[in-house]
Amino acid sequence: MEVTVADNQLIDFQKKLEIFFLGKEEHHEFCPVRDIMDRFSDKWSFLAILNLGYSGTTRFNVLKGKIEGISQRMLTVTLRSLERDGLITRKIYAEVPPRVEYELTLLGKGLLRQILELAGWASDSMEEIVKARMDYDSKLQ
Amino acid sequence: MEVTVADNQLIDFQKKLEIFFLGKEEHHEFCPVRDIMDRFSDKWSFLAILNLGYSGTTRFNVLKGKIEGISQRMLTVTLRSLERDGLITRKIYAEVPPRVEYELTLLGKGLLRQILELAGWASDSMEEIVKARMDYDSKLQ
DNA sequence: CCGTATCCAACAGGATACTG
DNA sequence: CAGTATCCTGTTGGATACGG
Repeated sequence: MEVTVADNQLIDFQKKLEIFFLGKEEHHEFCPVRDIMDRFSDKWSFLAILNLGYSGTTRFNVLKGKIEGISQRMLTVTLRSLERDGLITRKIYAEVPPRVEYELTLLGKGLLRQILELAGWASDSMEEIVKARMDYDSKLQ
Repeated sequence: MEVTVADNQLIDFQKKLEIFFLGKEEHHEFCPVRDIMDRFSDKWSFLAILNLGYSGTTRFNVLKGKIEGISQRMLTVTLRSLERDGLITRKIYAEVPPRVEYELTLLGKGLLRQILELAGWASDSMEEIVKARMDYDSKLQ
């Protein structure tokens, strides 16, 4: 028997799950987690945060260059939404041509931390997931 | 000066960020993280995983009852997609009426772990985010 | 340079009805 | 019970053009 670590982890899971699901009962009409998780249900937010974390203070067009495939419109929309949630700051310099710099707040860095964990897991699990997909698809002939 | 913990955390961040962004260069045409993160860009996947984590082996309609607001169609679609990625298993019992049970795989439990972290952060940060939103909205008069 | 405005296509996902 | 099939709507987000 050497499942102790895994067992401990499962117990830890169960505790957190219970905290989460029991807490849900109290403020049952408004689920904070669901609301916040919707932040991820868009295509670009987490990529913007990752890049801001990596590059630090960054200008609009630089960021646009780093996030492959994003349109100007969607970068604006995404950044506004992150700013509204207090995850990033937006500083405008009164120059010509104008310069605007974005930066993660402390709150944003907290989220960055979570995203990095998730990204790490994704990276580690990628191979297994791709294999599972191929297995699944092949069984449908 | 007592920023040591925060500093260490930032260094840790930077390391993980570098691993992530440098790794990206190598297999630059296919970003695993972006692919996996798309798993979250739907409305229901993470809720299904949370509930399966909480309830363990669960039948289709029980799960449907627990995930508030999900339609029969979307639960089917979501579960199929999770099954395809090897995150859950689907067991069919040849009974009348039929019984189908879903359960997290080991891989799925790994993802559950990440989701719980994220959900915990969301729960902890909710208040601050709501406040930031109100501030932002009020400043637009 | 950093946006906004407008238009439009694609797709996620809800409602409903039907089956093994 | 646990789906599938069909239809239909709202939203996301891309392309383009223009403005401060």
